[in-house]
Amino acid sequence: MTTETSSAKHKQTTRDRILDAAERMFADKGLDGSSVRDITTAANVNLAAVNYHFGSKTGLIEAVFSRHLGPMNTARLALLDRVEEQAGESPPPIESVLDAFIRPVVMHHLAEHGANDAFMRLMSRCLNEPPTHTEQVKHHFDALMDRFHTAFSRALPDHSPSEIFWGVHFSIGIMHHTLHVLSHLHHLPFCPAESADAQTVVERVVSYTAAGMKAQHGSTISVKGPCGGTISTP
Amino acid sequence: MTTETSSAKHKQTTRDRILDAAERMFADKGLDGSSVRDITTAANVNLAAVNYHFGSKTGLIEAVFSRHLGPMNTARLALLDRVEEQAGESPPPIESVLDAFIRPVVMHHLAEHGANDAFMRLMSRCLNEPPTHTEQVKHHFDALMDRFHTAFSRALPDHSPSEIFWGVHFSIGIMHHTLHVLSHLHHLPFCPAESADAQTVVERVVSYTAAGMKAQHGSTISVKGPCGGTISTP
DNA sequence: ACAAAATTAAAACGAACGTTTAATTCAATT
DNA sequence: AATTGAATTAAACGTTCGTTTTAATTTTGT
Repeated sequence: MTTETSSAKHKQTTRDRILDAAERMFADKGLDGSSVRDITTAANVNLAAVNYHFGSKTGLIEAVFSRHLGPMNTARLALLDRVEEQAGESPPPIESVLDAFIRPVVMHHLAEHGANDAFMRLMSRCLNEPPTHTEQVKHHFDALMDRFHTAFSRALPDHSPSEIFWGVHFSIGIMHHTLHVLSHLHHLPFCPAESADAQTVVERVVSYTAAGMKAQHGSTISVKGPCGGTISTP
Repeated sequence: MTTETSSAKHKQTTRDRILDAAERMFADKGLDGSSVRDITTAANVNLAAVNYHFGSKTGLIEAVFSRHLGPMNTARLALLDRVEEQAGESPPPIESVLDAFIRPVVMHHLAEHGANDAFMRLMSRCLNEPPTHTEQVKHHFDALMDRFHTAFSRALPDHSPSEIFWGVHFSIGIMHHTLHVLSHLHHLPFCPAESADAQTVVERVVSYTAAGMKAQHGSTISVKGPCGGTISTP
């Protein structure tokens, strides 16, 4: 097996050079926008090397995603484990669940001296790519979402399924968009200089999402039944 | 001028049939993933018609976006006008500003008997597409964001620029992801049956984002990270 | 009605795409 | 040193791409 992470040895194998170049190019130009020729040229590698090492362009895409997604999601589950262990019998506070859900993702963004930036830009694009290339990647999230969904439900026991469902998705939307913003920070209008610190950003996201999820229940929305009528607009 | 909305007359012009087909196909397979041949075939139109009516594929993309973006953003600004008028001298409540920011977008999603669904899926993809095709579209948002940014700042006068910046972006992230969720509702896990009503969804988003933005300021971010925590209230 | 302009149609262009093939080089083991 | 399997190379394959060209057709103005 020649599975060696690119930072372990000084000499990068052809496989790793392809992965690094593809990751960067996918993030910049999209999956369909990056040709195998561009990738192999940027990696200083022969054109046929992609099909030799990964079988096809689709196989390369799979490999690019899996290289980061596995470690990142196990980190999130491990953090959730610790949080639930600390809470004992009672459900952990929603802030801690959200922190376990979000922090490893944002942190991975700035890890490795910013070398993961390309993959994170790719990640925030993952949801919106044509399903052709990304369906094989979705299985990485199945077990993760199972665990976290029950954790969210336990942390907010009075919330309805619909409130949990939307609250979780709102948090996912914030998280993804935050990665996008972090990658384009210096090109965005109204951006204060001090907005990039990772710790602060994570805490902003957690406090924002926690407040949002709590407000989902018991606020001015007075529709009780599942198929309740519409509400008059303010 | 042959600029006629597709629903006005029974006979659709070639131009409109191309726009409709392109919109659907762009949403399904992405910008680069949709070939001019596929689009013209789906529209029952000759291949060369795209270059004749729109100059190039890029011109077609521009036209697809502009057809919806103009009306949608003027609706948002009009709603903000009304809200600020009602508030008189004092700044309007944050809930109303967020409502003006979000409601027209979510509503546009389900308008026209769901015919706008394709464009909305395309919209939620717009941010993540390669800049090649979308940079010409961004100008639609410049004036809009200017107006709303000051509205947000006025509604939350004690918030720092950074808190406003992130709060606004969190709300944008929620809005975009909500469109995505609404388009894939029936394929998502943990989705209760009653989660699709537009009015309820808008109110969920508004109450969630309002609570989140309020919590951005003054709430004790008590985590003392290892990164030396100059946190909150500059 | 008829000429002029606008639109549609069919065919072809060159370029770029993912992939395959066959020959060659490299690294390790006997 | 010889051998063998893996890794790399260069060239070509067939396909599809966006665009252009030329001709036929429809629509429009007078």
